[in-house]
Amino acid sequence: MAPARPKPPSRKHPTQRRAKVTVDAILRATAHILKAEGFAACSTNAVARRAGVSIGSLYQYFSSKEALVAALAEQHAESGQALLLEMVGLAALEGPQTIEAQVRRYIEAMVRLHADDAELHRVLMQQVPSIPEAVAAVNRVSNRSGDAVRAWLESRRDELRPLDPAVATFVLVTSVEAVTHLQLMERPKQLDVATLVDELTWLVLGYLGVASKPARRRRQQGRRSARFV
Amino acid sequence: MAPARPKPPSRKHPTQRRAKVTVDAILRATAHILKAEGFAACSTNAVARRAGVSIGSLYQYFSSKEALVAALAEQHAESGQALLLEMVGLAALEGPQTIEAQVRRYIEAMVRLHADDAELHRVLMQQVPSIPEAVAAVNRVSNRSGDAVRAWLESRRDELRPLDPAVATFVLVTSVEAVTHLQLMERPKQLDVATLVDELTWLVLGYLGVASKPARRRRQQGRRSARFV
DNA sequence: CTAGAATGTGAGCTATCACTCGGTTTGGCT
DNA sequence: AGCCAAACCGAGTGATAGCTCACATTCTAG
Repeated sequence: MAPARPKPPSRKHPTQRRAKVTVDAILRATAHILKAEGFAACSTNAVARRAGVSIGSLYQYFSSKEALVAALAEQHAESGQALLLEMVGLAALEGPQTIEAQVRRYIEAMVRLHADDAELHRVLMQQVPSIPEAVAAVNRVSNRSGDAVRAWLESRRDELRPLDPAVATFVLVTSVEAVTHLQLMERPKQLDVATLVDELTWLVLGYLGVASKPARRRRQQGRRSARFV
Repeated sequence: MAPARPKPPSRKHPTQRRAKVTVDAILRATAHILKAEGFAACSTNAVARRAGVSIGSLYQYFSSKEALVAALAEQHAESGQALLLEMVGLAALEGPQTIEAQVRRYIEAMVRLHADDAELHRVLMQQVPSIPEAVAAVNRVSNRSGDAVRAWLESRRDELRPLDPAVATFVLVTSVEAVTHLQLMERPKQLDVATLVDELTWLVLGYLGVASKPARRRRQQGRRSARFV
């Protein structure tokens, strides 16, 4: 397998249009193989073949397999962050709406985010822990959205039960992320996306001690569910 | 790497005491390397070396690397299940206690369970999806405890908000598992184990629509926290 | 048009992997 | 003591992985 040599320092950055096309093709191929066949089958030779470039070209832009996957992880995290901000925006979290509406909006954004490329997300989450460079990329992004949640909790503090914002952020983000993630992976038949959003809203509002029961939107099938998944 | 040969059918079962010691050493070594260096570094040669046996002996009892990891996963799941049952027991979930006490008990058991061997659990969860034999082992166990939760929800149905037991089971088990898991992995400094149990109890009771605020046990440091972690 | 930089190529090197097989050692029988 | 199966051994096999390097091709600037 991979000899444990000292890592080459880094690689060229593409400047011509041609090179950018190549780099893009390589990243796309990496994503495709990761999703379709998993990390183990994602050899650099296979990636190059699928991308329609030679193995040499791959190593001109990515110094190692780890660097390749890390680059993909970074791209994925970045685009996810962009999507999340686009959908909720800091504005939405600070606007004049009710707490329930804001929570619901945030959860819908999270669900939509995961639906966008669930399979890639899963593979990256599985493999990223063993590639330090990629951990940084993903952490950087998730920390940023965690900060947004904590800020919101603090801004709404007197409408919630007494809580430690840092702790609550951890509990909420982890729960919402995990349930969404697993629902998209396993797709239990009794849990469609609309129900998922309802349940997560319950979960969050209940935890925050917000008395007002959310107006349940379940069983309005077909309207919302069609938009996701 | 591994040639994709057809799998050998199975291997001998140890009968002499000597052989059982060998098998045990191999499984221990596998767990150790998985925890310390991850799946990628966990080669069969490395396992044999660490176990102090020859590679030939390993293949006398495990027909392939997959079978080896699957066996470890099974052992791990089985012992986890045993621990969980020992700590809560079906009796505890059906006893005459308050809902809050039961929820708290269950959560404490979950936390204790994860603390027991969090690192091995993490690695197995990461790698198990690519080893079908091991998925079965883990699923078998987690399904069993999921069934217990659903049964409890049904037995307490009229004391809770209206809910679909299957959906609620999914949401609760996933959340509690994820938060516990992540807390043990990342050990955020502001979240000690006692707080974790408190917060998760809040989360679950809030979701279930149980009005009674739990008597908070936070800031009774040193008493409970010393027992875990 | 031409030089040189940027980009692309792929056969092949080496380390490592999962796994086999012919042989030696061990331990429970009688 | 002597036998035989169970247990153990580890150099070796075939395959594949990550990655390099000498060379070919394309682009761009003067």
